[in-house]
Amino acid sequence: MSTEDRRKREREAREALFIERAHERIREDGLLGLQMSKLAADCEYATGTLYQHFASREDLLAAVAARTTRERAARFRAIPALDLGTRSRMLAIVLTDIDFAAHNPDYYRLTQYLVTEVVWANVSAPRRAALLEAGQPISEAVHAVVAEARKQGDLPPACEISEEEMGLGPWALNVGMQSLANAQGLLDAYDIHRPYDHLIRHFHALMTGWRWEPRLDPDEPSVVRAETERVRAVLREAGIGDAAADREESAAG
Amino acid sequence: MSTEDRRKREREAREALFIERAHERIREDGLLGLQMSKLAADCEYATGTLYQHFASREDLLAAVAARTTRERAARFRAIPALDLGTRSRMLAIVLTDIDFAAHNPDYYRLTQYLVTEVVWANVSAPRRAALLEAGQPISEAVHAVVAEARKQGDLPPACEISEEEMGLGPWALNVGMQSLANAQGLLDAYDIHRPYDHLIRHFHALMTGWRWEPRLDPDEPSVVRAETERVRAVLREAGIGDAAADREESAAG
DNA sequence: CCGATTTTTGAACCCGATTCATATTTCGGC
DNA sequence: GCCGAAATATGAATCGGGTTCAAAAATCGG
Repeated sequence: MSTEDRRKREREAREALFIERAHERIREDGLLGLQMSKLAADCEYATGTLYQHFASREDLLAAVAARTTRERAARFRAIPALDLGTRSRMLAIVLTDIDFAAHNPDYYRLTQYLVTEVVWANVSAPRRAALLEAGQPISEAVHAVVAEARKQGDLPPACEISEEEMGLGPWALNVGMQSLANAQGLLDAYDIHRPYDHLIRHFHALMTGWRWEPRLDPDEPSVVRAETERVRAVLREAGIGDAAADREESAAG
Repeated sequence: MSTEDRRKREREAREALFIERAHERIREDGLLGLQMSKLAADCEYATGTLYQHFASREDLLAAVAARTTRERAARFRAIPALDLGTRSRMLAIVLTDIDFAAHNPDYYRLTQYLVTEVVWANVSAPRRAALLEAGQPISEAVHAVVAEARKQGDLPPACEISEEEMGLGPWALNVGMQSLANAQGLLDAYDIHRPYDHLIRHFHALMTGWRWEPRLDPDEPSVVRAETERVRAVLREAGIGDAAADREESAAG
């Protein structure tokens, strides 16, 4: 039945419209600037229609986050195949995430808000699943890089730790630093600046601690900086990261 | 003027009562279970009176968080003086935090919710300052341990990184792992269990990466476990951590 | 004890998420 | 093309809880 198909397509298009506009609103006016009735009016639909797509405001937020997570995750897909040593590829993953966060400050705040139990409790099960699934490619990229590092002998062979558990370290370091960096006034109070530079150094310490070859000392700033630049160049070359994102944006706009 | 003194004391006692009851409410019914008018009624005051102490609901939450942060921070005070190597003292800090988080699951969720920009924006400046100040002793403990490690030669000498910046690594690792561990269903989706065991291993990797002596390989589970137990025993002995907290609790109750 | 000042009170207000009775559109059968 | 049934869209009304503020009560200095 073709009619049914069209209906479904239209419904999806409408949902995409809602999500897109909601994201704009959040970008422009912050999370508080997003009001259900206003959003519906913006899209020229009634409030009730919005609720046929999203069980609640939080559900809508989760949908926005899932969409952006998919964009974010897409950036990681090509990293395992990059022409770099395994350790540098791991760094590439961290740098890609830093760049994404820097360009999408609202995304980070949104996910942080979402996983708050108060908010998460009002997200419908399918949306939760969708959000988790959206991040899958990232985990796969990490898994692939760790697995290859083991195969190539860059990492000591299996030591009761799975690929995912190995990736958990940089992941937590990343998330934690983003958290601290985003907490208004927190790091300033401790006279810490440029948190992402420190993230990179601590990342190298972590990798070196796991004996991931070739080792690189976190306390040689010039070496760290050179490696960062080298990997960033490869990322740019591969069309991953800022440049690529900007290009897409202007193409879409 | 003695009357004035009494007034001030009474006012502080009332504020403490509000904060205490609010905390109970949050513990029992979650953040959503806290309603301003209900809380006021619980304490046998009018709603308006509550607002003479707290500018908003968020402000009250910040006050609750500050109070608990003071409790938490107190646990770290004695750590720099513990009879342990500097690296083990650093581990003691991490373990103390893990234990605190395990015993106060609502505290972690609360702070995570608080630093969300939406929420943080509604916290009054004095409360923000108070919350930041409450955490100061933790940073001081870290600073002290790092400084002594340098002095004793357990850590390579100054390498353009301050004590605070050095402590930022484990701090971010901690915060990030707590974040991930608290996100309902997230780690399960990646088949990762016992996140705090991994936190400890990655912590050792991080320290070893910074060449903090005596080095300890993160991939020798039995060594890691033995060290954890050794440090936990010293903490217990010093009355820091779970045992101490439980004792205080039963004494107070 | 009195009027002025401060503090407390809690019902009313406000705002925005959510609902649901009603209106509209779509659809299959004639 | 037309009709009634089913699905869908509408947006005004509802609801809930944070916040306010005019009135009442308590405190104070004289």
